[in-house]
Amino acid sequence: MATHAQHQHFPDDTIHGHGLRMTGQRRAVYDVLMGERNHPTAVEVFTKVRGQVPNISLATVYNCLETLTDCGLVKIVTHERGPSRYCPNLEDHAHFFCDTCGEVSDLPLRSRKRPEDVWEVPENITILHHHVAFRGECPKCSKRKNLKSETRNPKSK
Amino acid sequence: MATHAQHQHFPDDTIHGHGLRMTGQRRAVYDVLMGERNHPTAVEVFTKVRGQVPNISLATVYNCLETLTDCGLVKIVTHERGPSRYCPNLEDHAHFFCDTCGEVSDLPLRSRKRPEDVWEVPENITILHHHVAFRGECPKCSKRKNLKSETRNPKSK
DNA sequence: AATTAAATAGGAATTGTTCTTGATAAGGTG
DNA sequence: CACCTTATCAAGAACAATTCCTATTTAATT
Repeated sequence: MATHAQHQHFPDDTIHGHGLRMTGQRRAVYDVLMGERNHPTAVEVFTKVRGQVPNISLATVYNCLETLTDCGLVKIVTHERGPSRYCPNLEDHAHFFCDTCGEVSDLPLRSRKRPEDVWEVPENITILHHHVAFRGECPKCSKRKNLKSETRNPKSK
Repeated sequence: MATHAQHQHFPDDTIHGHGLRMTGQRRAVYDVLMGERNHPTAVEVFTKVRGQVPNISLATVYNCLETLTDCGLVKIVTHERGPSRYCPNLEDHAHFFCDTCGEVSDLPLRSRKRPEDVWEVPENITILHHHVAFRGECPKCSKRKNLKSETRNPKSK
């Protein structure tokens, strides 16, 4: 059985397995993603990675992100018309986007559940991938909002 | 109970309800969407609607589509980094994208099922919206592929 | 060290969408 | 109807995110 990227602890090997090289730029980009799992955009990765590789170009960051996704080390996350974000969590999961603060977080799949259990998928359709996103308000933001309305308007408890 | 756009059979009233006018351009755009429910892109709507309103501009098509979505008559559908598509189906549903032919189709929600039953959503998160997409191969394409490989290469290498 | 292929930086080009502006059309009012 | 007010429109410029191009650099292999 082939080595699944899902359990690949050595990204170098994965990249070599694809006939490519683990360069300084690629490692730096990968490390930024692994370091803070904030689902950064390419530009955010770019500014962050400049701390390690001061004259890396944005195009190279895009290239590295593409290489890493092609090798299965990273997943690309799109949401409405916003910029793409990148995620090193290879488990099957959905994303939650907070409308208020913009934070993106992972929601794991419940065990033994499949999206096909919720949506009516004709049997003769071959599903290779699913993409699930929720939008709303994160706990931090709803708490903050409640506090605000309490101080301003103590009646609404 | 307020009139839900979901059951609005008179788009004019919905638009008027938002303090806006049902113009020729808006009607033409809406009719194109209602006519062929192919999830067209703005450009596809544009070329189609030119049959009715020959000198409508692309910007106006974008404006009309935005107005219709704001009024809740149409939903915007995004998929990976492709152009936005537009959908007049107001029922809660997911989308299936065929990787081979690019066709987009609707997958209805099974009754009494909620996406939150499949993904672990912390209780203190407020969910306002979900967006679900499947990617794979549609029946037509997998059939076509099977026929081809049978005639050309009975024993696939 | 020489050879070959892969990867990079920098900038130009492309794509899909939004913004700006002056002109036009529609709805209401006297 | 004539007028006023506001919404809407067409056309093109501007914009943001991404991809493409090319000359140069780097790395692996001989």
